Amino acid sequence: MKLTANKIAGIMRQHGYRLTPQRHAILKVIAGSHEHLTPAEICRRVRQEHPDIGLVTIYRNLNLLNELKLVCRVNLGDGPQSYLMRRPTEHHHHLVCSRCGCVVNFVDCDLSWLEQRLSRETGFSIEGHVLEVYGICPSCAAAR
Amino acid sequence: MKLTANKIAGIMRQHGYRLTPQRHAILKVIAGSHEHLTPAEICRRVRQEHPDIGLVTIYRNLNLLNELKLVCRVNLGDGPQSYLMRRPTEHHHHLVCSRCGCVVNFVDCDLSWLEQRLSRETGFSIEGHVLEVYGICPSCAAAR
DNA sequence: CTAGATGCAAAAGATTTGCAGTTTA
DNA sequence: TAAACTGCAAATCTTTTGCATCTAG
Repeated sequence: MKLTANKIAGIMRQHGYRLTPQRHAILKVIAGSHEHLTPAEICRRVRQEHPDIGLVTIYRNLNLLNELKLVCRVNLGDGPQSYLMRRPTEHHHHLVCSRCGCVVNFVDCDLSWLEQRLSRETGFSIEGHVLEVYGICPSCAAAR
Repeated sequence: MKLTANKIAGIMRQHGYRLTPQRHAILKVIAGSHEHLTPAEICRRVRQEHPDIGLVTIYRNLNLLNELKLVCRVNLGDGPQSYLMRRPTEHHHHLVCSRCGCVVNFVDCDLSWLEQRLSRETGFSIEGHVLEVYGICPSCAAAR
C-alpha cells in the first residue's frame, strides 16, 4: 500500500479531522519526500507555497499524524536531537555514519525469532522494534 | 571486565583529565547503579553527598564520559526525551512498554550476520548497533 | 453554527556556552 | 603555575500550551 497525501487526507477525514489548506500542504510535503524530515525542514518546505504557516502547526499536525500512525518518529543518534518523520509505508532501519551522520536505509531484518522469545520470556505483547546500526561510511573512512 | 568508579577514574587520568571530588562523586553514582539514569537523576543522587554540585557539571562530565566511551547514551522512545546513561560494561538492549514506559533489558541478540551483510553491501565499517523493542507489558495488559 | 484548526506569544524542558573564580597535578 | 574544572547566569534549541480568532463541514 502506498500512502499518498490524498489517501492520508481521506483517512484523517474518516477520523473526524478537517482538511485545511495547511494540513494538506504538510501532507503533500511529507508524502512527497522519501527522506526523513525534521519538523523545521518540513516547515521550510511548506512555506515555499504557504509562507504564513507556523511551526506550531507543523508540530501539532505531526503529533496527530503520529498518533494515527500515519507517520512515525525516529531519533537518529546524538546529533540535532529532533524527531524525524517518514512515511510509514515500509518498515525499515538505519545505518548511520557516526562521523558525518549520513544515513542508509535497509530493509531486511527478520527479528521475529527474537520478538517471539521476548514475548515468551517477559509476557510482553510485542508491537515492533527499532534497530539502528552505527559505523563509518566509506567516504569518511577514505577522508582520514 | 567490570568498570568501577576507581578504574574509570584511572582511565580518565591516563587521558589527561583530573580527578575532582565532583567527578569522583558522579562516577560513583553511575558505577553504583544498574539502572539507566537521566542527568537530572544523577544530579539528585550526587547532591545527597555533594549538595553544591551543579547540573552543568553533570552534563559536562557525562559528555566527557560519553566521548571516552565510558558510558553510553540511549534514548527510549518519545517520553521525557532525556538521555539516559548506563555503564558500558555489558552490551544489551531494551524492551520498552509503550504504555507505562517500563524497561526490561535483554542481552541475547546475535546480529553479526546482519552487520556483516551491511558491511559488505554498503562499505561501512560497522561499530555497533542499538535495538529497541516495543510492546505492552503484562501489568499494563492486565490493567485494561 | 460549532468543534476543530490556526497563529502568535509565551512557557517549559533539556542542554550548552561565556566567564570569572577555584583547584588539581 | 598552568591547564582543567566548577558554578552561575544566560543563551540555545526543541516542543508544548494558552488564548483569541478563524473556518471547514
